[in-house]
Amino acid sequence: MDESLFFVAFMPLSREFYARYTPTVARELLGHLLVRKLPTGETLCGRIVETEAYHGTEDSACHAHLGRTSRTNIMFGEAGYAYVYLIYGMYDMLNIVTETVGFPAAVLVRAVEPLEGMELMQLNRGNVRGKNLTNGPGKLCRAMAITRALKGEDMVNGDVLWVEAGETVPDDQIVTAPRVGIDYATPEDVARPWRFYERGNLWVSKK
DNA sequence: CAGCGGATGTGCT
DNA sequence: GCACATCCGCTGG
Repeated sequence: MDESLFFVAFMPLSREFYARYTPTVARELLGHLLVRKLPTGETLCGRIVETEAYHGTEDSACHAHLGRTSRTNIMFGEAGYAYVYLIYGMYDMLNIVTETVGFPAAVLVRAVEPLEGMELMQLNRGNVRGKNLTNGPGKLCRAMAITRALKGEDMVNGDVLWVEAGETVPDDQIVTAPRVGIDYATPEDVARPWRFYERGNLWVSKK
């Protein structure tokens, strides 16, 4: 008997879902299910509980702030593709491209609540247990085997990495806050309320 | 518990 | 050369 919790139909969020105003996409991603299918056939799944919006060249916290480069080119492209990059020499960060072609923006997935494949996630994390498994953007990528090799992956049509339609989190259960770790940005951009998380959820990275 | 510094590779944020 | 959308282990209270 399969004891996995993940039995919903294969129904990835659509291109149209991602091709909207980035803070709206970030907010509405809460509650949906990040799915990683491994070459071995194993499936890892986590419920998205924390996100951040990075929105256009006017946003000094956005990697595309200074324009198109080889790294940020993908943010200028079609919505629904994975933008994964390396930070601090050792951690991968998963973003999903948003908005329309020519407008660089993406949503950073900052935390998930593990639903399926927890044993493998623990192995990937060096047998870390409890909330530390996936309560941060670097942690969840390591747990779910998401690396820069997945940069450019189509999260709408592909079968390697996608977001499955789950249950929407009601507005009164969503906390809106400034983004974290962007001290290099201008004060007004640091202050923007573009971080979203589920109120009281154990797996959120920071209160 | 908090505060700090080191790890480590890439793009110029 | 240095900053970086982080994490972890160590220190002191």
